[in-house]
Amino acid sequence: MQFSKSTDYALHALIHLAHSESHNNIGIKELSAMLSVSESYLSKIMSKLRRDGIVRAVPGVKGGYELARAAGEITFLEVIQAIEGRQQMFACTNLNSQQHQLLAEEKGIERIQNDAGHGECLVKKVMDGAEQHLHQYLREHTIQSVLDAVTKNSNHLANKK
Amino acid sequence: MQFSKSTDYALHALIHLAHSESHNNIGIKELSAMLSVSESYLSKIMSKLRRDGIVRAVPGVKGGYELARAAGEITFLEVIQAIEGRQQMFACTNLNSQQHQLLAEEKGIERIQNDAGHGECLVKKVMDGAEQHLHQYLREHTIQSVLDAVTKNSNHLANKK
DNA sequence: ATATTATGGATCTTTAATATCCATAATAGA
DNA sequence: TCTATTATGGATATTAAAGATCCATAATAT
Repeated sequence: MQFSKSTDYALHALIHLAHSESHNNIGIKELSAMLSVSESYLSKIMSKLRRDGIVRAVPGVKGGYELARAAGEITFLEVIQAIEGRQQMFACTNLNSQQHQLLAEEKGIERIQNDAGHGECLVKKVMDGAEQHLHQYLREHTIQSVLDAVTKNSNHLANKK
Repeated sequence: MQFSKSTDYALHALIHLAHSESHNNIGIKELSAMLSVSESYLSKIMSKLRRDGIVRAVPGVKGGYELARAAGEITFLEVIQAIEGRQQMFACTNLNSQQHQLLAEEKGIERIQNDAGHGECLVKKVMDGAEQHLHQYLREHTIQSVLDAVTKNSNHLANKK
């Protein structure tokens, strides 16, 4: 239950791109040096971000990467999903919920069935709820909000002096 | 970024124990049959739950498992942490936050440092916040709340008829 | 044309999850 | 006390996913 290193690299790479918005494209060399990760590995990560429309990539001399949208429009959720995929966090192995079926039958009542004709798993329901909460939080934070926090923190420190 | 099957088994096993509270101890045979998982594998999972004080185990004839506390006092968070461990979901590889250091220095200000003398990573700060939200949700859901939901759902269906 | 840069395929390594087996210890009941 | 039963922990094997590298190809600026 951990986010992969790739997600970490992706987020940091995007922050670098966002911060260098004024300049031209940023090549994989500069990015990989900044993050201390190999070019080949990071380029796989950047490809995923590109496929999901988070960055644009230009090959050739003077090529490189840039954000496909404003940093304020790129949420943590999008980035994480681009890298980690979109499978649900919780897959109930007890798919047709035999257990709940039994519990309910003991009470002499049939169980609710979903469209596929399977009984829903109530454990999964809780876990799906947790996932939705997590997603909501991650939708509310963008690459831009990290940049803003850097400035805020720095000013805060400066004021104290 | 997925919960393991073990967590799924653990949650379902606990629901079974909670539901059979009146009876005696439940052996690994009954549990593994109910969940369609091998005895040897499930016993490893039960051992983890025992080490964390979620179930009690008694060896020998008529032995088995029972909840160590009321089902309403066993949260999803505890169960998940017993199985998956307590590492943080997000480990920033950019530990001393060179990137943020650079961003801040450009603004001519020193960065905030934590107790270890490292600059904090603001990406990690967002991710840690996400984790706290998730934990809060998981703390609010217990084994008992799933049992209650079964009854509620069933009644709901019965009323419709 | 040439040098540069991203892409996708193939492949290897490492790590974590899944899974099984066995010897040992604890317990109930005869 | 002896026996059958049940949980535990160690060792180990298997599988799947993450992490990482290499190379041939395509696109681009000069």
